[in-house]
Amino acid sequence: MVKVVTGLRPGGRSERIQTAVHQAVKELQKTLDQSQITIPLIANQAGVTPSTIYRRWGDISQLFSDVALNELKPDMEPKDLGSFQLDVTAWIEQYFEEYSSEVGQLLLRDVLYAAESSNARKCETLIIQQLDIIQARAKSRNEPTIENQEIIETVIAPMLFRILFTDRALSVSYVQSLLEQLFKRHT
Amino acid sequence: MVKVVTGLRPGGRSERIQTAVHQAVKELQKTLDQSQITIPLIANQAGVTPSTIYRRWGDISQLFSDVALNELKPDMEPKDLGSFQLDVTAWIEQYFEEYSSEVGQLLLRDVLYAAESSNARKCETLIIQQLDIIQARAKSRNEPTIENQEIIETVIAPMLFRILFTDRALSVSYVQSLLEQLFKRHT
DNA sequence: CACACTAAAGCAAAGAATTAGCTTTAGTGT
DNA sequence: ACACTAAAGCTAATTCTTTGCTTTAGTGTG
Repeated sequence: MVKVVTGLRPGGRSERIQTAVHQAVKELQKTLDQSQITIPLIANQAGVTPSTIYRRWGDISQLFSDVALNELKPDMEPKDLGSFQLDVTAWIEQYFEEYSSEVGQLLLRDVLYAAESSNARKCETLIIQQLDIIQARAKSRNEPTIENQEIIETVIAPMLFRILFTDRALSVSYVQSLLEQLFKRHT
Repeated sequence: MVKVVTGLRPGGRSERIQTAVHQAVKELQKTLDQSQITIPLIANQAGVTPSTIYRRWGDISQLFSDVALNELKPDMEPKDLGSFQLDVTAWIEQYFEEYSSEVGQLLLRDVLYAAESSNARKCETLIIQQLDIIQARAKSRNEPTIENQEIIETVIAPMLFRILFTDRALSVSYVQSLLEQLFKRHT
């Protein structure tokens, strides 16, 4: 059975508990391997009864997935550096910093795995939303831009491939070479 | 605790049991949702005691991951169609057929999730091995080729991105447009 | 070929996690 | 203030997981 956590009334008990549970998961992840973390452990750390967690999230991978998605949510808008190219570059590099670590890699896996696969899609949505902000700004500056789709195919997809499927660390220089390819094609 | 299943002596009891267990998982996956499948269920279907599975695979996601990797293993060499471009195209299209289905998507997620992430890497290795065969053939024909890395970045990574992170079905026409980009750049 | 050796499987009991029915509580709307 | 409801708490039954010990299949040696 899978429940998806949506539309909580803010400020209510539900939300408090969701926060406490997410917080507890993050806390435990600092100390323990993911495979050591159990729902009773989380419940205890959050000061909540286990059955609450079972009922709300269904199972632990859905919970991990929700927590991961939350952590991947950008906490701020992409910086405005005055040009489309600079904005895209800065945003990608910052994105790279988040995901290149072991932790980032784990977050991605958690997001992808949930039985309810909608979290993976939300992950794409987040990327597009951020890019759209950059696009809108460029438009207001009357600059030519590159489509989100092309940015994703040329830069993001290869980055994610490397993080998810390979051994090699995602290096800044690799990211820069991908960006170069992207912009080279449009000059 | 995580064990990785390596180097079984072929023909022995271990291998028989591995086969039975893999087979049981595939059987159950036909009928049940992954979330309904438990280790005792698998053990029962395979005619094996549960503790054997716990000891060999550690947990169910490692087992799912191993089964998935096995299913993703190509059963044959890429076809030889007489030219590098044709060979790459045919191979990618066949690869596409395998992964575009719901089942393919699930397999990828399973491979990625295991605590022991080496299965994801093996997945990349499989891709490269297949491409290397195509490369070698092209070399023996004295054709110019395109590096694996570039094929992966231009075609495979975007395909996988679409499968893993989006809603949209992976369509033949999309794959073809990616291939077009790849070859266009080299003429 | 029989013998000991070993790695892996089977068994069973103890321990832990999960489910489900029922009760209680916090927040909402009248 | 009061009833209403969705979600949390509690608890007991069930199911899964772990673990120590025993058995067995396969390997290598004399």
